[in-house]
Amino acid sequence: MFRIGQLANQLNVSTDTLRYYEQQGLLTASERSAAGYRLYNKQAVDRMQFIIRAKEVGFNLKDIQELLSIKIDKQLHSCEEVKILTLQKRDWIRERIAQLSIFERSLTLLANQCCGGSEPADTCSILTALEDVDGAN
Amino acid sequence: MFRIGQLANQLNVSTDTLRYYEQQGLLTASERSAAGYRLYNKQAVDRMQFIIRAKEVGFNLKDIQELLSIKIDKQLHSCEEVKILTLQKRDWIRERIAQLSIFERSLTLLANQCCGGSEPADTCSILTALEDVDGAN
DNA sequence: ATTGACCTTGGAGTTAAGACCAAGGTTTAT
DNA sequence: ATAAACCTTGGTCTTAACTCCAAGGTCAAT
Repeated sequence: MFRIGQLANQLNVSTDTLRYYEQQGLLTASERSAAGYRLYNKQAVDRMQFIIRAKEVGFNLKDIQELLSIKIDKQLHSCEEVKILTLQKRDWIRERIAQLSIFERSLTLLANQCCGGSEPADTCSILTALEDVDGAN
Repeated sequence: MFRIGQLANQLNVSTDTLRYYEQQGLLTASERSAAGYRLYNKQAVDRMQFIIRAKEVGFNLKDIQELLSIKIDKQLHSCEEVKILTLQKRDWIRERIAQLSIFERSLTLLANQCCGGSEPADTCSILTALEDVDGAN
């Protein structure tokens, strides 16, 4: 049995994070000591590790809630559900990447046009490009 | 001269956004009517358009503040400054893309391993992969 | 003169995922 | 027995970029 600080240390998260996850219904202490201290057993550690790994691959806490509820009652859920969740998340991430790539390209173009010299920015091509109403990309 | 609603309509933003930008020091109404209504002239419209375009290429409001302050006193600033800002932003975006790409790859791998069938998720490979302590990527 | 559309300010709420803080109780080691 | 380290709850604060609301003033048209 671990107290909250020990678990936090072990998993490299803060105690605040653990309490926050409890509040969000992600991870409840398996027990409380006489004094009211949270006590975590091995199962809780595993669960927290699951949460951490899911976060690492890009799931947010809401997604993880869903994954956990499936995980708890595996028989009642299908592989399909899990895969759909995973693919949805991946697609969302792909969209974000696409959007950011557009930004990246625009900024690269702007930077390439700019001399970057130490002269006054009077006619700086970046500034004028941003001014131009007709988007000449 | 436009009132706030007219400008908002014209540029497809909300009046709240315009007031917010004013509060953030990005765009002040060029004048106020007798009744205290904000009035915007052509210059203000241009400035707002600059802001919108800068947002579109990925700058945040803080970046835009900087760009605007350079833009206003072009003589006092160099092309270099503008270019540095642009490149910094681009690099930041590249980092974000790299991070998201890792997520994307992880999720794709997970999804590929999963049969996605309608059978119970008892041994769902995604779930077990997230459980495994040794990250076998 | 009254309706409706517009404007004002100030303030609160939103999302995500915690961080931080205060006042107090508990354990452990010396 | 007392200090240090730990724990509790409940609360506020953070960032970004707005959105929404309330109470009230203004303007144009009927």
